[in-house]
Amino acid sequence: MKIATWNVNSLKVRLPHVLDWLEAWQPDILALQETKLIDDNFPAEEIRAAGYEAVYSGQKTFNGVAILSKFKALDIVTDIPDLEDPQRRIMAATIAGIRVINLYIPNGSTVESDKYQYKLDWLDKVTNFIANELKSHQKIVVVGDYNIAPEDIDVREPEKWAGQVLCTDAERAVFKSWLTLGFKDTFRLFDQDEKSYSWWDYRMLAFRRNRGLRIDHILASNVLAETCQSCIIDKEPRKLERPSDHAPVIAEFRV
DNA sequence: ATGGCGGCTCGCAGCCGA
Repeated sequence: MKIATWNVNSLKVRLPHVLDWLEAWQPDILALQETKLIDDNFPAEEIRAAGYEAVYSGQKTFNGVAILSKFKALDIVTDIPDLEDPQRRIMAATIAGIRVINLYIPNGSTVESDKYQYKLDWLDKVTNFIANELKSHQKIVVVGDYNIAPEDIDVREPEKWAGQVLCTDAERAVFKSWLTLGFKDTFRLFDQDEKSYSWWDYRMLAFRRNRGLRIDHILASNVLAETCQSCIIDKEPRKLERPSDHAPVIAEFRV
């Protein structure tokens, strides 16, 4: 079972990259973030023609999440208790016996901003949701654009990012608390290149200089993590013309 | 070096992202 996540930064623009990537990698499940499409405009037919079912929760201009899969998605959730939020950032579904929780965690702008407080409040509600999902599901993945770099090792210039959004103690504490709930960061189950990142700024030739952050993650519940065979970041799509600023992350499981 | 890039919008400049 191959499970992937990719912030595509506009599915309209990136659809050719996504279709090519599906063809090449044949993941069983691909979670997308920042589709930036209302549901009426979702390219369901093109994706179906590629051999994938799609479920999606979008809005105009911003945010938007979707799950593409070779198997039917059941028990779909796009809104969670105690979080009334017009921003479409959450999609949970059960696919081939695995509970997939796809998240586009808010960026947070700056520590002083209302958006940062929104991020922390949002994370608090989602933490409760995940804790509850653990009661009813054994095999869970929590995937997506976390907008959290868990450790300094996940940041090319940690001294520059110290205390900034994506790297604050409060955000990192949430990430750690999810591990404590009963998850593994599948990327860190394996030997990796020292400077492994999943996002690079479009500016300043950041990708060429490998100035990035690892903020896209695949967490697997402890039971499922036992079956994890690999987790990698595919940098190839970031080299294409008009790329997303994020790279896909792929984990493979013996299930 | 506080810019830079890219996507979006009842666009022509300003927002949001990370």
